[in-house]
This record gives sequence, C-alpha cells and structure tokens, in this order.
Amino acid sequence: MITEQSLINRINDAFPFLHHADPIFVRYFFLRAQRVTLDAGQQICSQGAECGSLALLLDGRARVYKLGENGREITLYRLGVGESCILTASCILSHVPFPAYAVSETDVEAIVVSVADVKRWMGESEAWREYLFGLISGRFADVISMVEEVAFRRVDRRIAALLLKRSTESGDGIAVTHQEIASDLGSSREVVSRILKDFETTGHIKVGRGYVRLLDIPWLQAKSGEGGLV
Amino acid sequence: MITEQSLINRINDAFPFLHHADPIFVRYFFLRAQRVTLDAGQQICSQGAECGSLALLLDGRARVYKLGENGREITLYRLGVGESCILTASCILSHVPFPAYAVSETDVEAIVVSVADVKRWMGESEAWREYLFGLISGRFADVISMVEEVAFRRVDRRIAALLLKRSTESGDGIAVTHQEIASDLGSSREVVSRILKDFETTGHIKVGRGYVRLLDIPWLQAKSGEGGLV
DNA sequence: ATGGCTGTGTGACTATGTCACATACACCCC
DNA sequence: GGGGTGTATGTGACATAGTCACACAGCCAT
Repeated sequence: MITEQSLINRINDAFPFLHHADPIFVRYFFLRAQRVTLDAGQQICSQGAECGSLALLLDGRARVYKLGENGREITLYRLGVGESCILTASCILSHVPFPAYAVSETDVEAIVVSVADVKRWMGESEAWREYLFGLISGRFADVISMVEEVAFRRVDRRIAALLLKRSTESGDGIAVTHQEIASDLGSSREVVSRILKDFETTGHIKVGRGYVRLLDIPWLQAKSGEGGLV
Repeated sequence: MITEQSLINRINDAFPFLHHADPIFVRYFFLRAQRVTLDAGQQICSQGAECGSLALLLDGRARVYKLGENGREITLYRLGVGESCILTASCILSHVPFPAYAVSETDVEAIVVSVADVKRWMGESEAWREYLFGLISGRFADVISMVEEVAFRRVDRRIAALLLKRSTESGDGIAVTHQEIASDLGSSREVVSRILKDFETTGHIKVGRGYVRLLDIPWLQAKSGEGGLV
C-alpha cells in the first residue's frame, strides 16, 4: 500500500498510463502495490522459477539475459524506469516458468503487484492492458531483432553498434570490459578483445583496461550499418 | 459472417476457448469473423507491413521467418490449426509494423477478424484475452529459446534435433532439402550438406536428393542432447 | 537422348569460438 | 616503496561455421 504523496507523484511521473486510467483502478493500484528496493547485482529471477509478482521499475536498471550451456551469456533486454519485466507478466498470465535470468545492474527501486492483481486488472482496466501489451509487443520485437542479429550479423558490426549506443549515455569514453561486451552480445571475450584491438590498430578507438574511448564516430556508424553507407 | 453449421462446428473444434467464452462474445465472433483460404506458398505478411486483420488458422500450416541481410533465412515459428499469428496481434495492439515474413507452407484455411474487433474483444472477453495471451506467451518463449539456440548451440546438434522432430510426423524417411534445413535454422546450405554427409559417413542417416532417412534414432537423440547422454 | 532446372558435393578461404597460457593493471596491505 | 591478489587483456593453435565458386548429380519434360 502506497500512501506517501511524494512517492505517489514519482510513480505518476514514471508511469504515465496512470494519468488516463480510470480513477477506480488507480485507487486500487496504490492500495495494492508495494514498494521494494534491491541492491545492485541482486538476482531478481532465475530460469525455471515461478513468478510470484510483477515489478514496475521506479528507479535503476535491470538486465534480463540467457545463460548458454557453454557458460556464455546474452542480454535479451534491459529494463529502465517506467518499464516492467514483461517476461514476468507473460509468465504470470500463462503459468510457464521464467525462461531467463534477471539481475539488478544498479540499485533498483520498484513497485510490486501480485499475480492476482495483474490478472484482475487485465480485465478491468484498459489503461493497464494497453500498458502491459505495449511492453510485451516492444519486447517481442526486440527479441526477434536479436534472433536476426545473432543469426546474421557479424560480431564486429554488433560491437560497433553497442559502442555507439553506450556512447549516447556516457560520451565517447565508455567504462566497459571486454567480457561485458561479450556477455551482452552472446559472444566470447577473446573474440571481442581481438575485434576491439583491430578497431584500435586502425585508429578508430582507444582501449584500456575496463574502458574504451571512441575516436571516430562516423566510421563506427558506418561499421555498424547505422550510417547507411557501408 | 459465418452461418454454416458445419463450419461453426469445425471452428469450435479448432478453437476450444470458444467453449467457455461468454455467449455474447461467441455470437459476435461468428457475426464478425470471415473465412479465407490461401494457396500453399502465398506470402501472408511482409516485414514492415501494417497489420490489417488477425488470422486464426482452421486448416493448414504457415511459417513465420526472418530474412537476414545476407539472404539467409531463419524460421521463428510455425502456425498450425487452432493458432493465430501472434506477431499480427502484437502488431495490431501496439501499432508497430510486422517484424518478419509469413508464408503459407500448405493450403491454408483461416478465420479473419478485424483490428477493431481484436481490440474490442480484448476488453470484453476474458476467454479471448486468455487465448491471445496464451499464444503470445508461448511464442515469446519460443523466440527466446531460439536466441539461445542460435547463440549457443552447435549446428550439428540443431540439425539432429530438427531431423528427430520431423521424424515424429513422417517416420524415419523425411522429405527435406538441405536448403530447407538451412533456412529453418538460419544456417547455410553448404554447412548443412557437410554435417549431413558426416552423419551419413558414420552410418547414422542416409541422404539422397530431397530426402533423409534416419538410421539411428538413439544416436540422433544423444547428438541433439535430448537423450540426456551426450 | 538431350536440355534445363535444381539439389548436392567440395576446395579454399574468412569469421568466430575454444582452450591454454602469459602478461598487464588496479588495488590493498604492510 | 614493495609484494600479493584478483581480474582484465593479449595471443597462438586449433575447431567450427559461413562464403564463394565451381563441378557434378538427379529429375523431369520434350
């Protein structure tokens, strides 16, 4: 149950669908929801687990990933503020176990609602339905894009794209290890190291322990295929 | 509009959710739905297209696949009787373009409902909601498994699994070309040919033009990882 | 029998992943 | 400052998968 006004304001800001939801739903939402916090690095869900509740992220970031039989990992998607772990919703609504792992990458603050409420509100609130369905559709499309990338796209191009994406948040100096890149892309650390070294040898980036500095954004854009000219 | 009793019976058989749906929804369903047929090999949806209606399969089979920039293909999933193209539903409900291609592998008979009805019934019928959500969840899990396979699983094991799966429908004689296997798995024809030749050289299958005969099911099960002993 | 079309086999080469080390770097403690 | 530890990175050898370019085989129609 959430009663504190400043928290209610933050939630309203983070989840705009509440603005146009019917007031009865909104009242029950705040009545039934609970606030939780997680430290960075905490395992949120494990593959095969049952889903007991649905979390809506208020602050922080979580990563959902698959773990391969060879020990390598691939990130399916990341959750930020205003988002919900749609695999959990899917799991709740269809009674299948959670098919991946989820971990908090930063300290996380979330709003948690129970299985029963998730289901009830699906029938009662169009705003809630559209919110969840919008998230599912987005994630479904993301995962399908990932199949395409993994099956058909060269790793060097995927690394270039990842570096560019990271640079939008942190500028051209990126704190990242080769293993992190490998774990995001489902590749191996050695392959990532070699490709980064190649990028460095040709002068397009500079690498150091745990960081990468981008020196040639246009080249990386072309490399990733985003510039439109390959 | 569907009025013919034998067709109504077939639809009720194919879509059991109608049995426990409320009668008002069922009445409107048959009022609004339309029957369509497609010849084998027809393109149903193309990547980037808008989705105008949702099809529920009454007979036949359809394949949904991604086409890579290198011209290779990978099958995301197949639809059979009683199923709906959940990418279309997703596309309808979130206004994003269709993210793959869909083709009828056999002659197809389907029930088609419009965008507006899909959306309206989502709010009105719990049975409809659960039907669609059950399909979405299943497909979501399928696609996530595919990410894992493509990223982490060796092609030979995937071929063994595909052969076993095909054999459940057609016995140990499978009519399939190497290119079809490659297109299902997102691999190349040459790689498939080599692996099949290896399987043949060691006596586990026999290959001919357009067919594969399985000679050693236990070995293939072990190879695919399904037998539990690798 | 001949021709056309399509499926398959194969060699050479490139890209990516695995394994096994070796080396480097950052940090902490004495 | 020196030493130790833990972890990140570099690298060589080799295996697996994909690309390119042909050559060959099989099937069907004329």
